[in-house]
Amino acid sequence: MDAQTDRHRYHHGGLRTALLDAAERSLRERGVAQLSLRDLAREVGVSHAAPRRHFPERQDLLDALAEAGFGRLGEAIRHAVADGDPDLAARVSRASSAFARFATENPALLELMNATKHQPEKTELTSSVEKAFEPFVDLIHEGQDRRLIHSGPHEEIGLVLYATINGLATLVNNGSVDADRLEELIDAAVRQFLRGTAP
Amino acid sequence: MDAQTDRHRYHHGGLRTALLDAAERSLRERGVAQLSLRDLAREVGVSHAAPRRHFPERQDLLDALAEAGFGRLGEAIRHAVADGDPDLAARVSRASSAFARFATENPALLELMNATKHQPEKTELTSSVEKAFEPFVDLIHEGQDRRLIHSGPHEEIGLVLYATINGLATLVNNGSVDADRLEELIDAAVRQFLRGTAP
DNA sequence: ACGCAATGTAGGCAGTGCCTACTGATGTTG
DNA sequence: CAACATCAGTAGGCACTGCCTACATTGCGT
Repeated sequence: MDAQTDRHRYHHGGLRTALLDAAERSLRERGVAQLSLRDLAREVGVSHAAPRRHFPERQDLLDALAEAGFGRLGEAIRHAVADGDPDLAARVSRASSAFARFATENPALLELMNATKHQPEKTELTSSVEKAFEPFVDLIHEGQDRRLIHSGPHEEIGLVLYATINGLATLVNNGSVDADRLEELIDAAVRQFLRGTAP
Repeated sequence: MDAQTDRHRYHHGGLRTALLDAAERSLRERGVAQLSLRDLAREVGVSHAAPRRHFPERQDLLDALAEAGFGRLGEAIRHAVADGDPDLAARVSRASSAFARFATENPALLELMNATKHQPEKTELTSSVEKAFEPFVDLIHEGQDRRLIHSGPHEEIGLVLYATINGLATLVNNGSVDADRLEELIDAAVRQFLRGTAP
């Protein structure tokens, strides 16, 4: 089964990930409304019905994209927290900036990640948003341990910070606020946050 | 031109607003993805091409819905600020709660209002989001005058609060956070905010 | 070696957005 | 007040989409 360089083996081999890659590009370049399964199929070189094997409905693809987005966002934030000045305030600031950067670099993806989900019906395992705001919660928790942040439900405090950055990024992404003001807004938000949560 | 009760006058009379009304209902009940111009036309009783006279593109209808949404949201917040205990903190709290209520009662609309706009090309007048966060900014300004909030760019401070509530509502709307936790989250956010912005 | 599940193909259907050409009403003006 | 320009509706067509069903090919486990 040596891979022919010809792109026409009957079985694509990695169709699912190929679709997700193509979808992510399409999403970034043309927005979610323009994202079409048939389009992706053409781009990847399979028939228009092939994607159905991996994503029975269009929304399933979008869900997978959002899921992956949360993973990448969480990782980006974790990295930002890990590298550099270990001062807590500095790390909170870097985490927030990393979030903001991700958001402005992937506006359509963020929109998808924030989109109202259909009924999760039943299980839906766990909202993968956790992956993204976990680093924030962890940061709060550590801050509390070191008496830099007042005691209280750390998950709640982390959520508020996450929501603030998310909201500011949204305002920039939809054009309500000039992009070059984002940094200063994030900065102000972080300072206010730290002041508001000081012991 | 006495109005026949028969629904078949050639000219509808108020097609634009009838479409907007129907669209708002459809949006609330079935989400933006299911909103179809032809569907609305049927519902209102005109031909499938009639809406085009008022909304050349589907997105134009969505824009109008968002615009109207900002108007209503702003009004709701202003009313919440005006009625009740005139204490500043209480008013900030009521404004935030009103925002949250609007958001959870109109999830699809809020999503639309937060959606990434296409190129505003050139003019686009002014982002009508202002109507919604103006009350927050005003509140901050007044707080500064009365030395209850530290000095600084009041628009920036107002934006941060607006973004925080918006972000929290988004987390609830997309199922990341249980709806019954919203109130306490808003409460915590407002308290932190006031603490963080105290003089 | 064989059978079966997984994965891809081909074609069809209803529905959509956008387009053009046409028609009926409105109201402005000479 | 009649002619007419403009506005607001209708009818039909096109390309495209998502979803469906029936069929073909492949690879894998026994």
